[in-house]
Amino acid sequence: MRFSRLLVPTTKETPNDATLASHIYLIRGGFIQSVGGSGLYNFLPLGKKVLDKVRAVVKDELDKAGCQEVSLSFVTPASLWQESGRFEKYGKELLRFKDRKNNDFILGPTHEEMMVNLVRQTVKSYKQLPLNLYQINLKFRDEIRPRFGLMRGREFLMKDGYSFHASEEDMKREFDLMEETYKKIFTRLGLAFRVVDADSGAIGGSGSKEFMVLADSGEDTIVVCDACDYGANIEAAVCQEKEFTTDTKTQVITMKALYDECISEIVTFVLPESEVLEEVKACNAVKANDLVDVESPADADRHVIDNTLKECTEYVNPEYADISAVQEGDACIHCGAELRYTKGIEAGHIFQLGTQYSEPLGATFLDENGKAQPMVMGTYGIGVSRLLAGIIEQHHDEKGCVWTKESAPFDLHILVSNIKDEAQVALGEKLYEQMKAKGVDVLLDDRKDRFGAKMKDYELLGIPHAVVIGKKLSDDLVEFVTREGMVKEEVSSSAIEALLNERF
RNA sequence: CGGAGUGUAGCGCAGUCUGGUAGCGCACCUGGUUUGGGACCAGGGGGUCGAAGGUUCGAGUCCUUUCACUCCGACCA
Repeated sequence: MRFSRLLVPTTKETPNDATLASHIYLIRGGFIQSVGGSGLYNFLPLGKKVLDKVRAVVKDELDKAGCQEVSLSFVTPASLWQESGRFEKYGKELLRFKDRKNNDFILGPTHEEMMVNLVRQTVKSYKQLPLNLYQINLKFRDEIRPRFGLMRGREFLMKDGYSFHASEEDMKREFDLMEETYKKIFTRLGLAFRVVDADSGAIGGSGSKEFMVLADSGEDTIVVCDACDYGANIEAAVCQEKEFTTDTKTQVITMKALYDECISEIVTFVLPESEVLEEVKACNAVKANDLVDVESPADADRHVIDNTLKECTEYVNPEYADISAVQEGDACIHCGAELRYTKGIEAGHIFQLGTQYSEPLGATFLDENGKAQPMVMGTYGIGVSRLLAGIIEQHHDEKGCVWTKESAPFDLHILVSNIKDEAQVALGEKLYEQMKAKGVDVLLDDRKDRFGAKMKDYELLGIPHAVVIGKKLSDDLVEFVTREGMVKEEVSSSAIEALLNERF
């Protein structure tokens, strides 16, 4: 591709709402364009190329693991969601609308219902199981507050996979296979990540794990052990039991628990004064949809006491649960070493769903005895567009993007310094044609601009390697540049061909 | 939804207090010079000032209503 023909609107100025490196550089580098704010983005040619490359890695590894790609209708009849009970339950993030015949529809925020519907219509026998189907398609979640560019858009590209099994054991086998497959994907993309235990949230199910791209800008706090591989989202983290006595000072936190159909109750949570209430755990302990602060003091309907206070008996009908957050320095549940906090970007999440969707939606198969059984399911997601942001969060410097090999928009960038210098142009064109012939995806900067402007754009775009053909060509020298660290090697014009042939 | 703020050219902003011909930087177009670190000179195009209503001889500016977006909390790949 010739730079002069490529639509890459790079800018010097940072958009005023961008604070994260990934947001700033993806906009400034002309990869994406905001659509009237509000978490919607257009992918320009370069952004689309990166997205496709990331997507290709995801697809390649999944296909190798035996998964099959499908594409489900993005507009979904509400009736399916009414069947599963999520039409009412999902909340305002679900975009609902009507068609001309006044039928209800939604834009899919996740596709359990759709995939179960597909499978229940086509799979009838245990002989057809197991099955792992996925798609890499748009999702829409009407987020309360979209922000951080691609990190939390309302419309985003997600890989969502669903597996169907005749038994719990087989589903667990697939779950482990997906964990390994996801590790391969994240590794190929050049990401530093950690697999952590997680809360299952709105999707439901048990035994879920999150794939956290490690970055200080991450929105999730994760608890990790440096001595072993234990890691967990703070929402689900556990540690070795701490000793408290009846003398322990306690704190009482009163909250309102919200349930379906506008039902609520007042709950008091009691935990040692030294501990911190973990709201997700607390919410799970009372099986509520949400916990909110109470405006005025009220008598509690229930009392939930932290497990560490089993001795405490001053309440009637106490319920015990783990409701305190693991703190830094607590002992690892596996090895006893000190735990610490770090920040992560949730880029993947895998769930053991069981029969949570197959039962209400009637997805059954006939077993060896001809008896109908609900399919046992797993579900597996990767935020593909979020991965782009994750890659840049981990791979950038003060000058711009530093794409990893498998995510880069081009393999090689050839920069001709002065387009009026015939010798420079001739060498640039020659190398460009040679590399293209080899199947290398190469970008030739053939623009009329000055050297500085072209170099700034190279640094901003962050293609892994560049050949800079400049005024030293009169001494038969060109530069081979490695974007990471901006390492420059001077080589002769004949040696550059050998070098490129060796590298690509 | 709670709190704070902003809407003026593609982007970033000034002008609003104190009403009087719509401005600056970047980007864009034309011509020329320049070509190793985001060049320079000259000329040029681009706006229903978020929307609606009101006050006024006159509204970007004052009043009312409304919409959108951004930032801080709960949700999520």
